[in-house]
Amino acid sequence: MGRQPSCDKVGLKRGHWTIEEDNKLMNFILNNGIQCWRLVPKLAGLMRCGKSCRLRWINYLRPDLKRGAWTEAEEDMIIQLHSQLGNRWSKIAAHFPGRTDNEIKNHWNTKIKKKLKCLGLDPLTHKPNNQSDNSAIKTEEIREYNSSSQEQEIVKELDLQDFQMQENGQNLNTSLNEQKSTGTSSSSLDEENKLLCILDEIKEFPKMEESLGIQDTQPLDISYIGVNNDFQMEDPFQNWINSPFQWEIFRSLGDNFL
DNA sequence: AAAAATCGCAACCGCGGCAGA
DNA sequence: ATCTGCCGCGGTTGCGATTTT
Repeated sequence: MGRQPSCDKVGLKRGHWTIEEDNKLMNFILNNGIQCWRLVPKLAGLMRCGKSCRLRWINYLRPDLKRGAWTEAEEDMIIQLHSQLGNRWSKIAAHFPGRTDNEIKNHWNTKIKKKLKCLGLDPLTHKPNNQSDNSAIKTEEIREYNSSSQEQEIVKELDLQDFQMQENGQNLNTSLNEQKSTGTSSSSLDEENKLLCILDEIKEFPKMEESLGIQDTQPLDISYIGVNNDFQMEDPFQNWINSPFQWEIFRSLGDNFL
């Protein structure tokens, strides 16, 4: 005999999630963590299968999700990674903290694919299409997507920023650990900017509260975050989960949240 | 202003690898 | 050793929102 079935489909709710369901799932996971998805809906009082709960959490409720428009630099990186990894969206998503594989996949299918086609590139192989395939493409569309010199400058600038952010992320642990061990801070503008990059991410939390209809929560204790220096840019979510002080943030939000 | 077409995204489905019984 | 469920992944679908006619 194997395990119990994870998903008895009889009587289970499907389709879009309500705010009430979101709250139940969020409260349960924040209070209990994730041991076994099969048990989550039962224990959280949801008429959903574990698979559906997992998907909802990963793609929508996770506190570290970064929502918003994609930058040119991000799109370029997706294209580059896709050329190396193919449709392995989870692998690609690993390079984009705060973005989900589903989000990247959707963006690829709805935007980037078309962009590549208009550039005369095959989205599958990333190689130029043959002449006959290109014949259908309007000159105007090609002109639209071929970067002007001005646009190329912008892209270069975004690439540079992206590189600098990555570099900052790598250096951040070192500098923060230095501060921790020496008890001093360089207090340079540069260091402050590095912290602000991370705090910007954390500030996304209120948007989530708003979407859940939660109000009158306390502001995050930024100074508290600043003295806990265990950030690793490679996998912020895992660090977030592993880090007790991050859970402390939610407790500070008060009873309205939990 | 209304209908039709298109877009964007959340959610579902099915498969494969892994691991528990 | 084998069977079967769990989990994660990629493909696909459905539907609300937006744009076009």
